[in-house]
Amino acid sequence: MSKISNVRVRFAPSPTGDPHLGAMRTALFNWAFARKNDGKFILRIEDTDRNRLVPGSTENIIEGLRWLNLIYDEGPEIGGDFGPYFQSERKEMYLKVVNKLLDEDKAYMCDLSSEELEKIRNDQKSRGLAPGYNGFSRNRPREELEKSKKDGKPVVVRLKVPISGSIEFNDLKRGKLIFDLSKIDDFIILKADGMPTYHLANVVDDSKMEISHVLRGEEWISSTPKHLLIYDFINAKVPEFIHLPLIFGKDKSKLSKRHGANSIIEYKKQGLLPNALLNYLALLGWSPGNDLEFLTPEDISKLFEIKGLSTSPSIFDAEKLSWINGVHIREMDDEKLANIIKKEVEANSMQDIKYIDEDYLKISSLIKERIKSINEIYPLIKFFFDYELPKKDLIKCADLDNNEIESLIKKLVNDLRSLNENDKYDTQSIEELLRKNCKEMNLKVRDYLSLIRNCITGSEVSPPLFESIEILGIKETNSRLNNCLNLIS
RNA sequence: GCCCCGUUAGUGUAGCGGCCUAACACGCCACCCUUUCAAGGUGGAGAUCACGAGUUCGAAUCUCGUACGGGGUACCA
Repeated sequence: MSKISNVRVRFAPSPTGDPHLGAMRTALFNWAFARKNDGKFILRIEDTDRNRLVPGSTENIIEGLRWLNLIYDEGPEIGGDFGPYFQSERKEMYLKVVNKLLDEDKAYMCDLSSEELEKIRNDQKSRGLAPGYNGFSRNRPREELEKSKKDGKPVVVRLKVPISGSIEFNDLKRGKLIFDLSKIDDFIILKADGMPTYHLANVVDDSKMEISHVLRGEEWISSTPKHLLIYDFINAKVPEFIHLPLIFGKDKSKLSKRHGANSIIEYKKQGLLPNALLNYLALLGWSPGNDLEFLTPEDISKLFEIKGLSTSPSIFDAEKLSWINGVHIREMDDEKLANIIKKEVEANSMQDIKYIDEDYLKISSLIKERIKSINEIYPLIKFFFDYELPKKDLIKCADLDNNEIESLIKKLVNDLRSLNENDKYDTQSIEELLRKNCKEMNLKVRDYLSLIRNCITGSEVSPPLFESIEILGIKETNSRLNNCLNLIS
C-alpha cells in the first residue's frame, strides 16, 4: 500500500478523568496511522468545559501516553508550530471566528437561559414533539441581544442551520453518510461563559492545525453534520473522517469500573506490559487481515490500514488481555526480564539481596513461561528471598511416617553436603543426586520431589526444583531442610 | 419519540459472489509431555454467518424489510 502524504492526525481528549481504554485505543490508531504514513501525531487537550475539568487528568493522560510509548510530535508540553495545544488558551481564535460568523449572519445570539430551554424541551416532549431549540432568537435583531448581554443575561451564540436540505460526507470506513438538515437544531457554538462548545472549537482547531484525518469514536457520527456545516461556514477544508467503533464491557454496556480496570493507570499497576496492552487494544476493532496476533508497536504502525478497522462495537475481554501479556513476557529477552525481576525484588523483599546478575538471568528463564503479569513475579520467587517454613502438614511423602521422612531428609542433607565439598555442582548433578536417592528409597519421583519442594520453598507450587536448588545454593538448601527437620521431630 | 450506526461460536477477528459441510485466537473440555505450576503439542465441544424476503445458475458476502444492540438528540465532550 502506498503512503498517504501530509498526514496530520490528532488525539484530542478532555481532561475530565483518567485516560480510559477506549480513548487510548483511539490514540493508538491515530498514532499508528501517522507513523504508517510518515505523518504527524498531535496531542490537543480539549478543556473547554470548566465545570467537568478534573485537576491532574491532563498529567495522567500525558503519563499514560508516555507509558504506552505513544509519542506525539506536537502537544501541550512539547509545543509545535500550531499551538497552543490547550483549547482554553485558544479562546481568542474562537472568538474571532464567532464574531465573523455573527457579522455574516451565519450565527446569532440567544438569551434564553438553560432553565427556559429545559422547560421548552419538556413542553415539546409532553406534546409528543421532538425536543429541540425552537429558533426563538433566530430572527431577532442583533441589537436586542447585545442589550441582553449588557444587562447581564446569559447570552450564547448559535449557528444558523439551514432549515432544509441535506448534508453528506464519506466516512473512509463506513462509506457515504447522509443527514437531513431539518433534524439539526441551531446548536450552540459559544457558551455564555465565553468558551466555545466542542463543535466549534474542534472544527476551528482541526482546521487551523491542518488535521488531515479525524479518527474518533463512533459517538461523533451524529455530530459530524454539525461540524461539516461549520467547515462550510468558515470556508475551511474538510478533513477525512473515520469513526471508530466503541468498546463495551461483558454486559454490552459502556466500559466502566465495574468491568475491572478502566483507567490505563490501573493496568500499569496490575503488572501489564505497555506493548501487550497496545497489542490487545489494536486487535480490538482492527485486524491486519490475517491470523497474526502477536504484534509489537512497530508491527502495528507498519501494518495499520483503515481497511482493517471494524465497524461494530467490541467487548473488552480481560482474559485475552492477560493471555497476550503472557505472550509478551515469554517473548522478552532474559536480560530485560531479569531487570524487571530485580526491580520487583527490590520493591518487595525485606531481606538483603544476595543474588548476582547471573542468578537473576536463571530465575528469569525459569519463570517467564509461568507468569502472565509482572505482579505475579514476586509471589512465585519469594522463597528465594523471604523463606517461610512450610506448614507442618506439607512435610509429607506418600505414606511414610515422620521417622522415615526424617532419615530421608538427613540422607539428602549429607549427600548434598558432599556434593558441595566436591565443589562444582550444577543443575545436572543435583538432579542426578535427587533421582538416585529417590530410586533407592523406592519412592515415586512425584512424591519424593514434592516433599523436597515443600521443604525448600515452603510451598507446593514453585519453579523447577533442581534449578531452584542450584540458585539457592546448597548451603541455604541444607539449612532449610534442617529447619524442616526440627519442625517434625 | 425522532435521527444515525451496527449484527460471523461465550469473546476478538478472518472471509469481500463459487475454494465455506465457515478459518484463526482467547476461554472451556480431553489427552500427550512433565518434579509441582505453567508453557508447549494433539484433539474436541461450540455458529442453521440475527431473522425474513429478493437479485443470481450460485449469497456469510449484493438489495430491501423486520428484530435486536448501541450512539446521538446538552450552555458535556
